[in-house]
Amino acid sequence: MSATRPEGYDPYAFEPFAVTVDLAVFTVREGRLHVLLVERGQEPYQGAWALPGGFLLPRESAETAARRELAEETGLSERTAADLHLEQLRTYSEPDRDPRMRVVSVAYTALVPDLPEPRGGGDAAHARWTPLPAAAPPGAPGRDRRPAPLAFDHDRILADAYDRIGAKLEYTCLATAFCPPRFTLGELQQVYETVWGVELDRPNFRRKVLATPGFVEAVEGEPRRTGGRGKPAALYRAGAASVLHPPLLRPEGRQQT
Amino acid sequence: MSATRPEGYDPYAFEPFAVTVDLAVFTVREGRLHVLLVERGQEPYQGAWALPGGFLLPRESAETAARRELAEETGLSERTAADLHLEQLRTYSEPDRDPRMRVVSVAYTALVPDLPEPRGGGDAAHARWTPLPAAAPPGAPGRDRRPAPLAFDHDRILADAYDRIGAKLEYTCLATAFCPPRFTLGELQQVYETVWGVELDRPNFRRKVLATPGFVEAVEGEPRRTGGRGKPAALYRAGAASVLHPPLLRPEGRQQT
DNA sequence: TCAAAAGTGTTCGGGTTACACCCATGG
DNA sequence: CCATGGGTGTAACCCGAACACTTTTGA
Repeated sequence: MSATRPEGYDPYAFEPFAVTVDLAVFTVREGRLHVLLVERGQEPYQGAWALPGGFLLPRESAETAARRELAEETGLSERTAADLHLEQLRTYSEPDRDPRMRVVSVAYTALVPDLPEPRGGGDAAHARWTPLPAAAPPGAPGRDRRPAPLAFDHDRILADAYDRIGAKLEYTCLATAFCPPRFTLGELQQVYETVWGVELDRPNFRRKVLATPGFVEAVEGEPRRTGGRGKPAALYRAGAASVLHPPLLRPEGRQQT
Repeated sequence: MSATRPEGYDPYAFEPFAVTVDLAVFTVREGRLHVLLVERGQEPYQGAWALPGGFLLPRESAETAARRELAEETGLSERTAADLHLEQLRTYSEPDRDPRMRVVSVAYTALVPDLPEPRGGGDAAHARWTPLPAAAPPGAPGRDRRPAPLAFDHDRILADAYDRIGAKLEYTCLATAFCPPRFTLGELQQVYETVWGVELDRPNFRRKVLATPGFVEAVEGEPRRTGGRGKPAALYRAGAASVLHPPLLRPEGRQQT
């Protein structure tokens, strides 16, 4: 804040701003990337789908508000929501992004494992996991579009969030956030392939992941099958590392349609 | 915003939030990284240094406000400020970050070439370029600290901004934003070395930059000397590319003290 | 003639890529 | 016994790190 606007501290001297959080919650299920959407029950955009979110309470930080909303919309306990990976995306402040009043929204991105369908409790009644169109490389010209646009500027927020997570998979260990507590390397590879919309070479992927200290840790116990068939795969859990050195760059050309 | 809080649209139903922008404006001069700071003229934190910034006007987006404040504080014309590289850093919303009222601040990072000292005009009277302590690797335990803490949570914002620009130099072409319109490869290398606090191998740096299409473009004209001595160097200007493929990773160990 | 900075060349090793091949399981 | 997915091995290749060396200028 500036030292040059002393009158700024009368809370009612300016047109008030409302501050909200919006959440782009992603998961991978059935080989598709899904995002959590809620159906709006009122104008404007009544009946349209929107990202979940809500207002900051008077003594709440944006991150706290985001976790609270996430717990409400997904039906998770606040305990569980507190552990989920949440990351601030950016803030959207165009004056007319909400037709009724000035609303500044802090957007967050969350990556969650394949959760059960949002419970009916409260807000979650109108929440659905919605598959994203088959992945195209972020920023590609023919970027696919969902049939019905989302409310407000949420299409923009969703696109930004999608680009961000694709980039983050390259140089962080975030992909494990999409996986259950115990996962196979095949499942981890499917995360990358689903988000990026590419096919990766399994032997190379395997070596790359195992060669990065702290990315995954082997876990004793029963091997498991990723698909219906094939050899059971060893189980791993997420390691302590958060960055990927060197990065796992996504291939450029040749992504699947 | 949520579909579940219909009362949310009465502008006065909630304690109002003030929304501000804060700017971390960096430049490289005399081989040191500098940040633009302003001296606070009033309580709280009277006499302390702070990041420049100010309130959003009623119909202004955060980015517009940031450019306006940047022009005011640096004495640049709004035309020039419109062309500068500005990037949203993140939003700070802790309830008590301002002791007087609820202030949510959208922080921006700007990279500018070595500008003249801020003009005395208006707000810029109390603005100064302040050298950052000799660079240490971001996240290192013994991270250096400036003698006097900044006002509010601006130390935190500055640290976040510093980390961000260091990381951005790795995989974007942003370093040219620190350079004048015509620059030598030696000057560009000094930007990297100053921000990262490391020494780079000149031959390898040169090849890497020239091998990246669109990073820099050769410019006809008089060669120039970077330091006082030595062979005059060819001039370049920033190219059209914005991302660096493959990235220019900073070396890990061996940074200079 | 020396110091300083620009610029060129070359070697070496690690990491990625591409692909061949074997193993374990269910149908 | 075959399809499917897990897992190992290997050779080619690319790129970055390291360093030797030449060129051009000012002092």
